[in-house]
Amino acid sequence: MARDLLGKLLVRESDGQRLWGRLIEVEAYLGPDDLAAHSKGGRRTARTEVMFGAPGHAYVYFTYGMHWCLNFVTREEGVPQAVLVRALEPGPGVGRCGGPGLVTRALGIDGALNGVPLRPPGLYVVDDQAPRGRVYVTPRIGVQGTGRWEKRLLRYCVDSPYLSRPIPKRLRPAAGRRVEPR
DNA sequence: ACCGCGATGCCCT
DNA sequence: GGGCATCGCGGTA
Repeated sequence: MARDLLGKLLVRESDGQRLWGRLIEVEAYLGPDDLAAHSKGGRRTARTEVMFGAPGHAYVYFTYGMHWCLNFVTREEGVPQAVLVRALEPGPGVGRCGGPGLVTRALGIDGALNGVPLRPPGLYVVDDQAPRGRVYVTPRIGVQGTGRWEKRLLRYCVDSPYLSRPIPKRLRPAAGRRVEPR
């Protein structure tokens, strides 16, 4: 799911204005097994509740006292997995989107959108069939620890100047980690 | 390239 | 009370 989202457009409509950006960097969180996921161990709390619900909904959480982060709930009811939106190539008039907190700020996304269905109007994804190019996979950003889950390659991105962090140099050449053309 | 720090508030033990 | 799926800035190499 994370891989397939790359290259698609994330659209936010509010107050008669339409803001959008192209998805270029996302991460998969595979709870309940994933020790880095909020839903690790099947933790079902007020915060994680949305992830246990139907797919195609927004999971929006607040972190570090000032940032909202947007996720897409990806799995059937009862399976708390999601894809975190980490960076967009901004559309016209859209501010910097190089990081999950910047994405939500630029598109006007906050906790009021937690649990909303990802469909027009409001917040949705469209596929404009644009070529996507090479996909790189790396460990997830900001995930602490050295265990199996912390090291897993669950961050998916395309090479772009708008990433939250550049692709590691050793991955840049064509000889880099295997990637999948569309 | 890395490392530290402050801002700032919720989440969970 | 400690940690956090962050960001921007400044410091040391």
